[in-house]
Amino acid sequence: MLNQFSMPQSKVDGFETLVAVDWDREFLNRSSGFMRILLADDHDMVRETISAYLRSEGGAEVTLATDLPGAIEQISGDGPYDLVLLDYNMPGMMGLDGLAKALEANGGKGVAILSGSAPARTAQDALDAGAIGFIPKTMGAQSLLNAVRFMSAGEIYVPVDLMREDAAASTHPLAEKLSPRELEVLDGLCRGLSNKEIARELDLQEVTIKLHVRTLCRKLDAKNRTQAALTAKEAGLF
Amino acid sequence: MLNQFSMPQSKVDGFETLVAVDWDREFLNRSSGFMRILLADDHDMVRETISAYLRSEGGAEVTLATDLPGAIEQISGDGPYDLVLLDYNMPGMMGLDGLAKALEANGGKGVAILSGSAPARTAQDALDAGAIGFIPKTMGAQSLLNAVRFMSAGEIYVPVDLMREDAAASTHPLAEKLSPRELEVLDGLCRGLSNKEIARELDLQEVTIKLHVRTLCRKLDAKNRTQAALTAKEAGLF
DNA sequence: TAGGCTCCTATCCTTCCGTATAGGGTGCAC
DNA sequence: GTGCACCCTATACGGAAGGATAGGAGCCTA
Repeated sequence: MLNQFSMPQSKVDGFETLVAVDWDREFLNRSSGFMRILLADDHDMVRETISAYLRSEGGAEVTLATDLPGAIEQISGDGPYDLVLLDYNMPGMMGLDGLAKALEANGGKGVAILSGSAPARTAQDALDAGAIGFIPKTMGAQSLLNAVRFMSAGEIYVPVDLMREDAAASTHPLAEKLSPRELEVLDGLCRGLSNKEIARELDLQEVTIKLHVRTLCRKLDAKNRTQAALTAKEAGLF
Repeated sequence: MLNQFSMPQSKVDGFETLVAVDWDREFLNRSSGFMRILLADDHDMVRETISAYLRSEGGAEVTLATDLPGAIEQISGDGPYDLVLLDYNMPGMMGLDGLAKALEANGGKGVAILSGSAPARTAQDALDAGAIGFIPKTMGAQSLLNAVRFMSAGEIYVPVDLMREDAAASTHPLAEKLSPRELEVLDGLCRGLSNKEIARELDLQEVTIKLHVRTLCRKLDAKNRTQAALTAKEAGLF
């Protein structure tokens, strides 16, 4: 939380990069050809095109894996990498459990999370779990390259957009309509909790939860709690 | 359904391509530099790296869009494209409604769906709605390039893996445990239907649905229908 | 032929969900 | 102040969900 690097300089594709004006040129070319990166993603298309980009544009040495076990195997075999990029939704990941395993294999450092649906909260959890960065796929390719070089140098990277608390609300048009309390209840719904369990968790009465669930269903245009949870999930709110 | 092209030749990255032995070389280089492609995806990283790949490796002329309205605007402005690639999960898509709009804008042809989580059923629906192809992101980059050239030539492309009915069951370890009937019920759950609605749809009694829901919850390790639906969704079953 | 498996149906019962109605409590804006 | 929005609580009721138990029909295999 305290040692997060964040020096917004330029707006690229909606994401401010961390590269400061004075040292970007030198920094961007410093370790060309020496970066050893492991990229793990189960989507072949994404994995291959991103690695091709990192290789051609960034001169990085990229090793590939299709799932977490494969990534762990690579790390164990080819020694620690400068940077390990793990897709958040990938066989074997099981949330952030996979991050812990990869961290252990790579000597406790240099593992970042790559995520398609960028829930602001997960970024925080990933960093707390020891990740060196969090990269949403909504970030531009050039910004990715900058971030990869940044993280390969041992610095912690997070898009500043995700650090602002209101980011979740501003990025998701759906969330703007919901009150803070409703978002808390919706979180419970997305974990499949019952009204009673949500009430306990938020220290409220069950009836109050029912009320919020009803307004949530109206706002999300859902017929019941299940549809509401699915809608929220698909929108990437959680 | 009848004019789907499928000539499996080589296994590449788990997906058999459609390129036949005799004519692949000629075919792959035929229209280099003339393919006008529109790629629409809300993930900047994915969009930029894929387009870079199609440009450098395929010599294609790639235009980009970040959402469906942007894609429609591009099509309306720059005339019909040889091929329009639409991400299935993208602002404005709303399932396959976006496909219809893009088809209309592009003169009713040359629009394909790009999907991260590849539900076999959606591929069929997309083709029925007039799509010229369905590309899962689990497909390799080279296979994508082949498919893009294939579709640019006006041919319908679908990975043969998705055409086999048992593909869904074989690809998902979760689905192996479930009976056909349970899968039907699970589909209803994932659409937020009530037991009664599922019963009507499958022409069964409501109690029977309850039974299946209970066994589903056990097999999916879920506490209730909502968790079961979320689990199935996350596993990419639907 | 018997046993095992899956699927379907049935009855009974308890709990939870969803909705409606009726309040009281903040805090903010005009 | 008077609204207005949001939040919390309360009571009550019909319906849905979830669980237990029992039984019948079909199919495959030993």
